[in-house]
Amino acid sequence: MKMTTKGRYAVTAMLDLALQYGNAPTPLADIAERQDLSLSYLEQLFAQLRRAELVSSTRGPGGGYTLGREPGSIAVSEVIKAVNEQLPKTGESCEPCYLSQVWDELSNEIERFLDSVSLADVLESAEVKNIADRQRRIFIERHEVMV
Amino acid sequence: MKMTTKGRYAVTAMLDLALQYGNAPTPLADIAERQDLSLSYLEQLFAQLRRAELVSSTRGPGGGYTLGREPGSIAVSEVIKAVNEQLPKTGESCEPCYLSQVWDELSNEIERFLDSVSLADVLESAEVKNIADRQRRIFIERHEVMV
DNA sequence: TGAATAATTGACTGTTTTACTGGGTTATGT
DNA sequence: ACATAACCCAGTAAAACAGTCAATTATTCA
Repeated sequence: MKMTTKGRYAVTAMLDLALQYGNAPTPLADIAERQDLSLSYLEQLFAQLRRAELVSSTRGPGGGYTLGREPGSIAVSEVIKAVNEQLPKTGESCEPCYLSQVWDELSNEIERFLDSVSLADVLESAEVKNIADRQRRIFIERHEVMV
Repeated sequence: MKMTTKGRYAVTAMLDLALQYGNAPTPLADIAERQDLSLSYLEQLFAQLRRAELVSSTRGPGGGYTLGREPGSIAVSEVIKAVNEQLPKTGESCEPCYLSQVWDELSNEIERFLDSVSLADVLESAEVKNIADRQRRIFIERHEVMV
């Protein structure tokens, strides 16, 4: 799980949409102003979010974007992964050495955490801490079993 | 907490050092070969790790780097923060809007998690996987003999 | 003392990603 | 018809990433 400012932009934009959930579509221009981002950059991000079907769009006056699903069923990890996704690459199958895999395990742990946090959860921020605590407890338990 | 490939390099290099803990200092050239990283890039990373006092160095033949503290008392988050640290910047006091703060809360939660995981923890928790990998390697080797 | 080792420093390069600008085109509601 | 807004490019400046190269300093060992 890569955590970058790009991901932060995407998540905050999606949180903004989540706050409008149930209302009329939100034009990107509104989000751009509220979250202080450039419109064209948002367009790029939302192209990726749309491809991942995390948002749906309607054109024309009164149009804009709405969440593809309810805020409670969209995981933060989905949003981050959607905007970090990149083209096929020059697929060089690097044979990762052992310690890289160890890192991956840790990274996966974070991903699992973000899998379990929805946009709705984040907005009820008290709940975020709750889930995190549970997750940490699980990690520690697993660890203790092995030792 | 920013999760980047740079951080991954730093953590894997530190895990490599952790495996050598108690032995003689490890020259960067060794780590470079084992973890398949460029020596000069490692030098840059270790300059930052040294500034953060996460490693200590001895020069000359037989010299190299050792962990600044025992593996059990170095948090993964410290390593990541050390290499992501950057110069004073053009201190533009951005007034963050509400949803950015909400993201920060989430990010802090991840940081807290990585605060609670030491290098020793990571190596231990990987032990099960290690055994599985060795098992698989033996299996593959047996096969290769037959092919 | 001299040679080899290895950290340390700094300047410099190429590539990729980030974040943004600006132009256009389509679709659609009034 | 017209304004709105998604869509779709192409380009671009700045940063980060990953690495090279060269020179210097400290240390050990022979």
